[in-house]
Amino acid sequence: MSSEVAGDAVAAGGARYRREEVARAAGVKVRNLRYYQERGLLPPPRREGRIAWYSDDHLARLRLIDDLLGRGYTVNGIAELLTAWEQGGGIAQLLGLRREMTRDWVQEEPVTMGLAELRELFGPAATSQDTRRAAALEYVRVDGDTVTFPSRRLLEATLTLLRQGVPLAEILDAGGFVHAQAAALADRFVALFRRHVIGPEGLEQLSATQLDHIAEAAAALRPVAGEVVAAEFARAMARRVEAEVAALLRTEQ
DNA sequence: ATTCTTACA
DNA sequence: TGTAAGGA
Repeated sequence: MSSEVAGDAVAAGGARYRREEVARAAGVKVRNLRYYQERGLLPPPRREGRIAWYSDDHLARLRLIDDLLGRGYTVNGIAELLTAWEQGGGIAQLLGLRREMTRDWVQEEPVTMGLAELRELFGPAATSQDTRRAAALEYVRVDGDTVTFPSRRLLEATLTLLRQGVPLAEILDAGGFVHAQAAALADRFVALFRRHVIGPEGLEQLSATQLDHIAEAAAALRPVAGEVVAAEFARAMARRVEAEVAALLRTEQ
């Protein structure tokens, strides 16, 4: 309906949005645009007669505000952070860093199906208690009568184990264990990054060039955590399986 | 008529 | 944060 004149507006990266458009794109309510603006969180839009035009900068900023709010920051707290970053001149770099650091960690397509399809896949193996546990682990979401698995890989792994005769309850036990261990590993890597790449001062004190440097480091280190875990896990499995096979062969004799 | 602001609950 | 009323 309200598509822009294709061309310069979008191609130049200078997309303009009306109030409703930014609000929808950022997932905030139109009412709050004005509120954030009054509290100094959001720069005023460019005015053209009666209509207010918002830019990509406004959009990125709104997403950041919404995210920070969701993490429990107060409006005043966010205003302080924002002004501190602005005075350091690093607001653009900060938004870029945020994008770099949160990009591509999860690259999976969710799988959606109906309840009937779910029962067909899992058969009588799935009790409602299993479903609750799976939901608690965020392996599955149930809204109404549609079921969504955020990770196709985990769904397929579960089905493979099931077909090989592993009881669903025990798959979920193992899943919960892996889930927790993965969270601990992620905590560990993030803490390392926080301590040695970002440093003790936090992002607020950093200059624009320092933020650029951190974004580079984030890009360079992104694959490292996964590689380390994969390598160590492969080595552990090799040793463990070898020991298991040796034990089996001994008892056969 | 539409878009945005003001003001109040 | 919702919304009724009014300015442009």
